Amino acid sequence: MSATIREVARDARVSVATVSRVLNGKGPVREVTSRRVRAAVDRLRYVPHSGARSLITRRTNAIGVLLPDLFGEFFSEAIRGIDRAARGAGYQLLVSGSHGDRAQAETALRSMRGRVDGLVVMSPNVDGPTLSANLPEGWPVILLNCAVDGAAFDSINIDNEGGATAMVKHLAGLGHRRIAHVTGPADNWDARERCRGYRRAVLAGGGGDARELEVPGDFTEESGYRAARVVIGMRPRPTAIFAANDSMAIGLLSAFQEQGVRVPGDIAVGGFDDIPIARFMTPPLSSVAVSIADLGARAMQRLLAALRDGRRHVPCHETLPTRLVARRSSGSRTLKPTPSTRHSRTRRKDP
Amino acid sequence: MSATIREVARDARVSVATVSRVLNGKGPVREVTSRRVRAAVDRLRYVPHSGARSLITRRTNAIGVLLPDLFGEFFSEAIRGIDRAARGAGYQLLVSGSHGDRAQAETALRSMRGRVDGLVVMSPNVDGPTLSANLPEGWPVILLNCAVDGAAFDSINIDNEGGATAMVKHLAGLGHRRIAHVTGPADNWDARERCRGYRRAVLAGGGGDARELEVPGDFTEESGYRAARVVIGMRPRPTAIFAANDSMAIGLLSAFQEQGVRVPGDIAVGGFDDIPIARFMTPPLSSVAVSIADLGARAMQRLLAALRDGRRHVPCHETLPTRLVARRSSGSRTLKPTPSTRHSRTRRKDP
DNA sequence: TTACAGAATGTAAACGTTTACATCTGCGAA
DNA sequence: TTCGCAGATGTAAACGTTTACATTCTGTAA
Repeated sequence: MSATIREVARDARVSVATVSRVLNGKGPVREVTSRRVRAAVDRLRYVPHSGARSLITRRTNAIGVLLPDLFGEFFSEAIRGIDRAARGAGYQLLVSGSHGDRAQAETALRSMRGRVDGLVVMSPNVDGPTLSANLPEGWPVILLNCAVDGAAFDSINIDNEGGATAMVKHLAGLGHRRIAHVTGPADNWDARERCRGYRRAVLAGGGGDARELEVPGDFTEESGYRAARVVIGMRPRPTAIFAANDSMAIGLLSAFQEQGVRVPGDIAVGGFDDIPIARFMTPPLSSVAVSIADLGARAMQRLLAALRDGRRHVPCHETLPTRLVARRSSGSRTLKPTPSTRHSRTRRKDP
Repeated sequence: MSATIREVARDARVSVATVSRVLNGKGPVREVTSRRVRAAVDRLRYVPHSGARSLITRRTNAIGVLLPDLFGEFFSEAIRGIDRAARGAGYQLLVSGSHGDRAQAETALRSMRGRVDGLVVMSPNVDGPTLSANLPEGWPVILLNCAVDGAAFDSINIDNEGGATAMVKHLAGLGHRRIAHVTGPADNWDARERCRGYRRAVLAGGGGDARELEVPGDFTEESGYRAARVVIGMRPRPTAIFAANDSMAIGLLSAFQEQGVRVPGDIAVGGFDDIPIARFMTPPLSSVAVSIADLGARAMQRLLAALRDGRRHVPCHETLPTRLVARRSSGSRTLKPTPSTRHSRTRRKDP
């Protein structure tokens, strides 16, 4: 079927070693020979067999990417960043998504072993011990937003807690005293961290124990929609809500609109993630911006660096800052931001 | 470093052939031997070297996935569907995203050759001839929403034209005579098909040449926002707009809200894609639903079938239907759909 | 001329699997 | 007992690369 290096060698009247040297650009080869080899390669449409290559070089030039079952912008943005960084370094991506539970993640992890040179793992809903038990200690892994602490692995996290704190303080700064919180799923690391930030900020503001103002959600618009009814029924009614992500905040806005509750007049709303659609809501949604693509790209860079360092690499931990984006839904007094001031991203091809 | 089949064989006091037989489940092996081998495998944490394996079996158990530079729900949904189907069959996914231009797509295609058993290609903004020139004719490929016709390759498309026609007819059925259209990028296949559907429906409804009512967009909310101003300035002003995707429709809603134009009272709005957020807009957005995940899963199933059939496979073409979802933004008289009636998807983990 | 250095090229041994084929067991039938 | 057969296991030859080492060139200095 496909041509081998031997046939190329014969066609170019050289040895296989020379063909290999030309292809890998190492070792001295005369210009004229090199040209002849390249011509043969083109003529025969030769492509090196990656298996054979990795068999002897002990490298696959592939990176495994393990992502959870997340929807929407988050997934694509993360992949985008990772892909960009990987491609630049000549690595390919072996992707495995949708790992709701532990067993699936384990299976995926196992099947990747031996196929990849390193691993990017994002697994916010798998607990730390399980994770580290299944991770091949000793080879390059970087953890994204995982509930693993300790120095065993490289990791990068978003500053969920800090972002949440900032949002709550922003609301408090606008005069709100009773600030409710719609939480994310209990088994999700990001959600827990954001909740912790909320509690800390409320406590710091003298709000006392805020547990009674927490409404459970699961990151869906739907759950935000339902949470709105709960909040409306609270006595005394909160004057502000911080939702653990934008999807739920959008659900809130939808429900409030239906119920005739005015935002931010009757109740102020803040979200988290600053998804692109946030600024196009009515009213535009205040949120906490995090650059997922950058998170992914950064992770891949760190992984590649670890790959280069080999055994001399020392794992380290990094936290990416967030940025508060105040818009009308929180009743911010800032100028109404016009859509044309959108920050970094300009093109969106989303048929 | 990692154990080899030979060490496992030694540890279990059998030959490498027996180990291989146990691992692949082919050939007769006594139960007691099999157990001993499996114990050794576990003890040594043996994982077969995929390169060596694919070297001799001539199969990689990996499928290449080539996706364009698309953002948002679309990308994640497509991958999700593909991943689900692939995993079930024991295949892994070599993903390459973000291919704005032709050169990048070519590079990605080349680097995948030899690493995968088959290819899923979604490339709405690469022209047909270029694509087919770079595709390895003769081995399993399936095209998603590509501008390639002819019988050379398997393909699956969304019924963009039919969906667009349905939306325009829906609007016309509500009494609208001047229906504007915000188009997608000119180089995008989906966008062109949707535009064609718009024109056909307008023509069929006796609307004459509708070119003057077409406003260029690029699938971003931003471009929808800008298009709104153009439409507002038209004389006589259209009473309805069909945006080529939901993102732009959301941009329209945002702009109209700001300008005090009421939807659907002053102007009716329809989108395309039915992204999850559509029903949570104010007013809830009418749209054309397409199941991207199903599209991806279906594509992978077809590819796997082709893989099984081998050389006896005959390429075929398939078009997936769309479904009109009428909500308040078009002024539909249907009951206000409550969020709890969301169709298939229930869970969304989108931190 | 010869000797030699270094550049260019060739040879062949890995790498870790799978699998056709050979061999070695028992065991029942002749 | 001998033979044949089938089931269980072992042996060794591929598969297509890379690369250490050996060999052959080419040009220059003695």
